[in-house]
Amino acid sequence: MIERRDVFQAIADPTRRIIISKLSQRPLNITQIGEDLKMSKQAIAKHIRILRECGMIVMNQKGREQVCEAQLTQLDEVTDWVTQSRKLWNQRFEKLDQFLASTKK
Amino acid sequence: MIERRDVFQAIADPTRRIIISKLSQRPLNITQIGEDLKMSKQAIAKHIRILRECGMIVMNQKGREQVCEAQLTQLDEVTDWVTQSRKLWNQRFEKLDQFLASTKK
DNA sequence: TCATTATACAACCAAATGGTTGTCAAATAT
DNA sequence: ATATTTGACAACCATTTGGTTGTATAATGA
Repeated sequence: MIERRDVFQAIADPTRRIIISKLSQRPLNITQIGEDLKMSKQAIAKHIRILRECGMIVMNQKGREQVCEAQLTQLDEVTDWVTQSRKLWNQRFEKLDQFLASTKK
Repeated sequence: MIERRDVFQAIADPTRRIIISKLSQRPLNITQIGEDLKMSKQAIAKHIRILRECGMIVMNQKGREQVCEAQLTQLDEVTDWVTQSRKLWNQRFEKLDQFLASTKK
């Protein structure tokens, strides 16, 4: 197995999706992120590291705090892939409809 | 760890994304799906099983063949989450712009 | 009829994942 | 000055993941 560090893998974990949702509203430090997550701060820090490695968050040192800020432009990669797949899939049905319509004539 | 079987996890694996892309164009059996994938047919079958368990593909027995067909409505869940997160994230900057504009006056 | 094809099922494996605890250092608050 | 908070780093762990091979069976083609 190869350690994958891409956007698709980043958003695969539900905890990471919660973290991204929180940070999409305002920057937070690691303690704040972990506040209502039933998990050790170390576990949170690990998720943060993964998200940082994927370029989905950036860090700003502020005294002893690490302030995390979302960087969500990368999510376009996901939207693009999903949109493209759904488009092709829908086209299959459109073509089928056209065929049915033409044979009815 | 809990075995997750959701759309986000389904599309996290690059091989599964290739499979979904192929099937978004036309239904294929397991052998056809594996054709240009450098992997055993058994490995492909495992990915198929995961995608089926997530409800992203449906199977039709046709003699000895298992014809796989994409079922991509579920991908809306991904689009919805991404859109919502990006929306909130963009609003942060809009608010900042407004603030800067108001202080300039 | 007999070889081939399509796939299911099971066992196995190394690596990745998602968590834990413990220790340590630096910044901050009392 | 000292206690507390923040978070880094490392070791450890069980489970999951993504692959492998080997065997068996049913459908199909020659």
